[in-house]
Amino acid sequence: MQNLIQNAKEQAATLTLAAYRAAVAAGSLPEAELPAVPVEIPKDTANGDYTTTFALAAARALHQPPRKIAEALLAQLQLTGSYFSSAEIAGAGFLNFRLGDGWYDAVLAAVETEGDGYGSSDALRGQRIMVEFVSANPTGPMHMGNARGGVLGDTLAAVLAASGAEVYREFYVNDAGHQIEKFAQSLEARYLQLIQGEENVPFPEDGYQGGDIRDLAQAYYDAHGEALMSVSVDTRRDTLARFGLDTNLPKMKSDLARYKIHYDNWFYESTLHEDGAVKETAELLTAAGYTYEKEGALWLKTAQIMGENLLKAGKKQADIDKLDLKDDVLCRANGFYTYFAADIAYHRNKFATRGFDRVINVWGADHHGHVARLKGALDALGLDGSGRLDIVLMQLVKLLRDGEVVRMSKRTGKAISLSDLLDEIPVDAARWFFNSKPDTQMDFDLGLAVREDSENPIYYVEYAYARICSLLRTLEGEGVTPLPVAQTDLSLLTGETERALIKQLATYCEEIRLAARDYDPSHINRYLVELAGCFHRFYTACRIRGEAPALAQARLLLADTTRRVLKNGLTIIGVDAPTSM
RNA sequence: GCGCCAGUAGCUCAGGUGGAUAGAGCAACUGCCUUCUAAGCAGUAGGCCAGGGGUUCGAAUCCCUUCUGGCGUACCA
Repeated sequence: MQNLIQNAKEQAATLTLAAYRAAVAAGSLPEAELPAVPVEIPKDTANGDYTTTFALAAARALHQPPRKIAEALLAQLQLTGSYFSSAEIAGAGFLNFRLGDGWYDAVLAAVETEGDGYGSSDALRGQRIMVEFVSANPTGPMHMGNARGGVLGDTLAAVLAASGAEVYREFYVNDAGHQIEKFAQSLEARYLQLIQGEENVPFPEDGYQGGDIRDLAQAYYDAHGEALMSVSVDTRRDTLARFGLDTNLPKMKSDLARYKIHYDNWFYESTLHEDGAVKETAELLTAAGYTYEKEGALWLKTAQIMGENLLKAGKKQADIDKLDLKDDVLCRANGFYTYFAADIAYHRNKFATRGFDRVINVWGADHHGHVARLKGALDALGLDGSGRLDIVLMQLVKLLRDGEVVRMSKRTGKAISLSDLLDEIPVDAARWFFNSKPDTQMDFDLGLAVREDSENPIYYVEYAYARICSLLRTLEGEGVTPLPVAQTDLSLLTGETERALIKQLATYCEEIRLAARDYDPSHINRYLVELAGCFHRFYTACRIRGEAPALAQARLLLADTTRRVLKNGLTIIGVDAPTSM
């Protein structure tokens, strides 16, 4: 709950502002409209633990050189009772603060008090958020690209939950529409080929060519023989499609479970057609005046809606005209609703029917053209898609093996599936590597991920954890265990590596906050590497065994606290913390 | 053509919303284990932040423009 980084920043700002008021009262600075007080953490601790550029930013308004303003502020600065022990002026007019002992003690106390919950906050309390991710087509095995979206969605959900939101993970099953039709026809063709011979049954031109379709047809044939030869075409296709989905979906669930991903719900697109939600949604859009009929089809006035949104966002009409926005079909002349129509209905269900406050979808970058349309359609329904629907677009993954681009699995000759991937590399390596900034294209090197050496950053982090566990075991064997903060003399932890480590422990809360804010859980990975680094440096510089008891206890507590935070961080990204390596 | 995302060390990437001398890890080189795990630590070297203009006290970061790569621009999902 306590974010000591934020607390210190806010305090530095408050103190600076108070100093300014005091300076005005004393007549050393003029009264003026002022900018907010920016507080940052300098890269180099030689420049203090916290710094404000207030004097630089206010120079113009106050008509005085920054250094002179800083001097007037410093003269009025009251640090008594604050986290800070001293302040000084440096450079062009930076006002630098240095933390006192109390702050460091508070960090260790916060971790002790909050335990597993350390890093969590209530920033999003009361918000119901759905994260929909992967939602891979159920007509075939999940491919590699789903690996990135899986980690991203699952970890983002964890980060939002740690921020206090009520999070719901959902998988949208596209079990209706054109794709399924194609799936059914492909299965039917393979099934008939089994019975009548491959050369006697034509395969649909745009059918699914994959070997998994043959496998499914074979499996059905093995179980039920020629049962489908005596039924209608529709029944045959429906039966085969149902059989295919019933086979594929459990496999998808188990592959995802192996990847440590579990959903709260698998939502079937077909239910939206069956219960009339799609039709109803189209009717609502029509009633609101956002549709028209042309060439027998029902169209959504996407161009108009999106244009209005862009205008509202401050874009110029001339620029909008250049975009050449197009309308979209909701219902084809043949009476079938498009995927887009179903998707609008699905999102209406998320907001209006199930009452989520916010919905986040993790999509591949190839879907980005769909984002503004869907948001606009929801806006047209009065559901504020622009404000409440967030799409995380992730760039695609280029798979490499030792520097060479890999497109196909060597073993199966097909596109690399998620389970192929997990056969080749450990789950934790996959979860670690795929948790990277969503909007950069990513190279994933299979060779690197399996390497169990220092080239693999995951080991750097895990090693820090294992080292601490080993240390705790060794000392416990000698009768030394960490004592509560209240019984430990933390004032002994004044070394450079010790203080750097404590500061890094405090940063964890900040990283969760930023990960939730940016929808980028890879903040946690980078944080953990740094935390591990701080620990390794501390471990090298500071011994515990053989030191005076009070010092040993203080350092042991610091190590144990680090262990706890490493564990919390690894848990959030779904990576195991090994107690020995 | 238009739109979206990217371009930072040899490689993989940070750079918290405009701040002080641009940072890690790996790879290369040099040191450090009879003492809590050397999967570690310390150090050296490596950069026209894709190029060019602007905005201001101050730009890798904001604006314009060019170049390069990826993706999109369906009555597919």
